[in-house]
Amino acid sequence: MPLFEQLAASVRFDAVKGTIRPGERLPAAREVAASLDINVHTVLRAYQLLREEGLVDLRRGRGAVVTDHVAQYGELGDAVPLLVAQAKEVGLGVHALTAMIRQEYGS
Amino acid sequence: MPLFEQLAASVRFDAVKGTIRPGERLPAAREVAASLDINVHTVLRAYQLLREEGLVDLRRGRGAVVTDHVAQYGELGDAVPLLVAQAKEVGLGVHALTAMIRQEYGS
DNA sequence: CAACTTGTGCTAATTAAAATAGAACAATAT
DNA sequence: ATATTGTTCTATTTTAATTAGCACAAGTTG
Repeated sequence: MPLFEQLAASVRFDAVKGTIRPGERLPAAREVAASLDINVHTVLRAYQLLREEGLVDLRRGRGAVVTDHVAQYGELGDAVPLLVAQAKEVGLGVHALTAMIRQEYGS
Repeated sequence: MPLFEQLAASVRFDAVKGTIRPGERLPAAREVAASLDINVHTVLRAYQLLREEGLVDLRRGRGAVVTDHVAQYGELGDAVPLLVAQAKEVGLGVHALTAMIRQEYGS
């Protein structure tokens, strides 16, 4: 799993858990990059990914602000862990499940 | 999505649909490679992925034989499309959802 | 037994994506 | 004004995927 996707996933995870709320600001890209010792562009790429999904609003000088869209992520807060639990029970691997979902999405 | 993952995903999709059954044999790697005009190693890599998941039994001379494990895949035949439908409703993108699942798996 | 099929293992070359690096710039905030 | 923060650009390095070809081992088939 690419680094920039991991970063985005981490933010989504917080969104589902309700840790981050609309209006809240994510730490500046340069800040995140410094603390994790990775490149700024990698962080920005993750942020731009989240913007494309409508999860954050990205502006110069202000940073990455969480949108109202987060609430919708919370609605999946139950369904996702449920499916994952079911998959684990069956012994289905992570990317076996994710691949199935990608397949379902396309059809 | 990598080619070898697409191949594996396609087989899993058939497994969930019930198109392939235990004991059945997947077409030989060289055969698949020729018909899709891709490299044999790519197909083999997909097959080995499926073996790690316990979906197929891989042996020289015989080929890739589907195991009894397939039945368990069928149990997810309902849950997966359900979650995907819900995600689509909310406007959640494909890899936003898959990333969330990966995150859930890890925790 | 012999011939054929099929996955396994190996090395190597090519291609594509990701990550890093550094700089200049534009919009926003303070 | 000054500092902050995302945007854009080019370039390089690193990593993963794909292709390629070959020899080999374990099965199947006649």
